[in-house]
Amino acid sequence: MNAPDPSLRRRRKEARPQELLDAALSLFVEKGFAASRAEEVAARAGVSKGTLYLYFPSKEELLKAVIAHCLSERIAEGAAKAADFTGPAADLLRDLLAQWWEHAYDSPAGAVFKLVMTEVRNFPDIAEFYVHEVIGPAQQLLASILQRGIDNGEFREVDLGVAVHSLVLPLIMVCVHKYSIGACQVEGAWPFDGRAFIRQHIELVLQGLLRPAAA
Amino acid sequence: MNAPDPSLRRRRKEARPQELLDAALSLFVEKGFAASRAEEVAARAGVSKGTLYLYFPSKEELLKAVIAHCLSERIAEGAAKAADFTGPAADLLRDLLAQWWEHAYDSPAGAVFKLVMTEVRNFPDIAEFYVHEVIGPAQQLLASILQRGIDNGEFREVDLGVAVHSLVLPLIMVCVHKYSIGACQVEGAWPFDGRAFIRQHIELVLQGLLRPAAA
Amino acid sequence: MNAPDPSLRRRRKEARPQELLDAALSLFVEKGFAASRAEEVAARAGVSKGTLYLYFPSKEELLKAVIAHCLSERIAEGAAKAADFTGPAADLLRDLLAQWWEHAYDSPAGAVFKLVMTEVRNFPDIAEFYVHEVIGPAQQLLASILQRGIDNGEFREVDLGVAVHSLVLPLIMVCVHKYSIGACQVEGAWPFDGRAFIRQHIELVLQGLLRPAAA
Amino acid sequence: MNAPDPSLRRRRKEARPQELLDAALSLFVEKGFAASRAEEVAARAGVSKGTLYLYFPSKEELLKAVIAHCLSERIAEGAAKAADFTGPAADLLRDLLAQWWEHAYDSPAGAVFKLVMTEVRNFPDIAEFYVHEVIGPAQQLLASILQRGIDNGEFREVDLGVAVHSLVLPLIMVCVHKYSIGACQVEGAWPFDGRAFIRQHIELVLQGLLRPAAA
DNA sequence: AATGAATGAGTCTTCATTCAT
DNA sequence: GATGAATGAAGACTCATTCAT
Repeated sequence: MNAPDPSLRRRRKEARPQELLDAALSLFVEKGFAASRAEEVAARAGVSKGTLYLYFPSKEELLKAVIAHCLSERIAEGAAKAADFTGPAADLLRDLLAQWWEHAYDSPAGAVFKLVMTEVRNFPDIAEFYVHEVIGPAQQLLASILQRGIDNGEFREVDLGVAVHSLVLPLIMVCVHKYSIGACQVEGAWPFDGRAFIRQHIELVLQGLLRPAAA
Repeated sequence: MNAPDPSLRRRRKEARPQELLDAALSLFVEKGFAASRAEEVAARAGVSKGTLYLYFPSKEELLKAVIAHCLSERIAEGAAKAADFTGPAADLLRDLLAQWWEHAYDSPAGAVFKLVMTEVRNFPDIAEFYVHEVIGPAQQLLASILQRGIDNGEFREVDLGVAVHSLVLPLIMVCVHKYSIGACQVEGAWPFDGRAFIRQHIELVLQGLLRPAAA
Repeated sequence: MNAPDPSLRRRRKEARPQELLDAALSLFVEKGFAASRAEEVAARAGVSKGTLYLYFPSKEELLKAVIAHCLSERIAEGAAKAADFTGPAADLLRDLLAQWWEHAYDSPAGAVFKLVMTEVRNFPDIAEFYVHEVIGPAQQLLASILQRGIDNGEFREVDLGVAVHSLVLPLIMVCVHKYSIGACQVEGAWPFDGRAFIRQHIELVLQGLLRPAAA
Repeated sequence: MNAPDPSLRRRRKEARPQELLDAALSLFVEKGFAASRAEEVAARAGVSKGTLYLYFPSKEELLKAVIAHCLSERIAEGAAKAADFTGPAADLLRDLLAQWWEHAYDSPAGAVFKLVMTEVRNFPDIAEFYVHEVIGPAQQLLASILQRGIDNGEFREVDLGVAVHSLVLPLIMVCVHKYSIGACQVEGAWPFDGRAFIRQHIELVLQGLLRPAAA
């Protein structure tokens, strides 16, 4: 109603896509994709229904964008950090995983895991993207660190596939948990400290990986 | 269309609720609750849309019944087994968890975890039921076994809450995983052996729990 | 479950159609035809859904039967009484109307008026039947009595059509009223004595019909 | 499809609720509430199914709005007219009733009476509203006029409750009749002039009310 | 660019009617 | 004859998407 400030308008316009992605992520994670209304996503981003469709051609494309956007970014960061590291494999593994997952746990990125978990079966595109762009690179990265540790005698000769899953699945689970039962305020539920769990879990698996002699 | 079988009608009638629950579980887990059509549940159970409503008053009640039915049954079984056991806490923990979760992983019961994970936020009733009837009893059971092990010197003095979560969250995750990304046939994905993971994970955590002196 | 008494069974069987008609009338008048469920009619008559269809081919035919049955009977009775009467037209009119309508008001027959009023527009058959079998004969009867009174100097030379409607519409209204707003228990509503109204109304109209000289 | 008219959109939007109410009234009166399809109401108002739900949250709320809207308006008008009048009670009664009911008979408002008659039993809200907002005020108004006439010697000392019903029930009946049997085109039915009946009925009752001495 | 009124395909749910027992 | 399980057509209501403003 008031005279719009042209620079503010421009600034908001450029921020729109990200605001919509954020709104969509939080809503989709809360209610599930199918149960979320496009209008509510728009409302949460502070725009009208019609505006949403100026930026994304359909609700489904919005979902894909949410996932692709959030995960691609974070995976690239992780890989970069790992590339720079020199030192014991155990330290790299501990630092990399702890930093990456504690950050993920606290940021919206963690929510994406629940979203993927929930929606992959309905959208083959998402499965494809997730496996090739997220799981694949992450597994390659972790496997190569493990291999390095095995080669230099730090780690026992474990099955890489199993070890990678043992490391990562529980970490994903904490994120998923945070946005499902963890988000329900039910009286009598045990308190749960996700960040502590992340550190402990990594330590636990490292214990299992390290050669007994090394202790 | 086929030759009618006397008493078939009666027998089918009694089996209907379970057939519908099975059909609903598999469909809900596949597509999510909101994206599943009532008619498709009915079709999967081999009956018509109307018949579904003869046995469940609404799609939502069907969802609740699916969860309540499946989990209540399995929790009771687990608790019964634990009550009969005498011997080292470590053995009880290993046997109980391995048996229960390997069975859960192979049976439809495991799918319920994905369903709960996905739908709790939309249905407060489910959160309530799940926390009080499933999580609560299970945590009590595991905590009591851990306490027994700590008291008799088998285990280190760990935080019960953290230890229980460290044990269980990854096991839940394997079940959830089986029905989400694990169910997507994507080329190039690493193979994953859920049952092996379950055994390994339990062993891993036990290692972390046992007193070094005991080794 | 107990051994059925064959004679009781026969007796009930013969009474079935009437029991169903009674049940249907009361339910249709209460809820309207469209909002009444066939199963509830059956339940009110103490039989199962299937049995209803042994006696009436469809819900619509049941409606027609309810109306035809109830009104045909009562109209015939009224006409018979009138035929036997000799004496002043005013006395005939007063006695005939008072008796017929007080009885109608107290018996289920009165309810049929509400039913007809409510449903004629949806069922041309009913309109046809009602006009020819009920309205027509009733109007003929009343008109002939009025004419007799005019001819012998008792009544003023009124328009027969208007007079007949002035007599009858309010009487129908009392019956309709009894089963609509009159049946709602609302606090603060004025009490209303239908039978007193019937007598008063007849008297009122007779006053208007009688020649002033006759007073 | 036609050439778009600027501001037509806005104008239509503001007119929508009334257009829908009109369409609903006519359809509900024709077929009954339960037998009327929401889509048909919309079609009659020249909009699509979805648009109906933009303005009214449910079919039932639409029904209530139809009744409340139409009757509230007309009752207020009647009360206002009465308040301004000075002169003999008989004249006020005659003028007020004749004007109000002739207008009601000719306008859609008359149809509301049939609707109320038909649907009150299914919707307690409607009974409540109708008794307190329509019947109550109308009865108060008429009773006060009658009382004035009794006090100043114009009228006989009649029972106010009975007299009010004698006046009004037949007038309601004409309206109801117009939209039930009166609306059926059946050959051989007597013609009926509702407006003539209204005037005559009022005259008839006034005759009964006036003190003989006053004649 | 942004809005939000309008649309109509899609779903849940009801209920008249059938028919095997 | 009587029953009630099963059916599926029909109708209320939702919501992704469009488009005139």
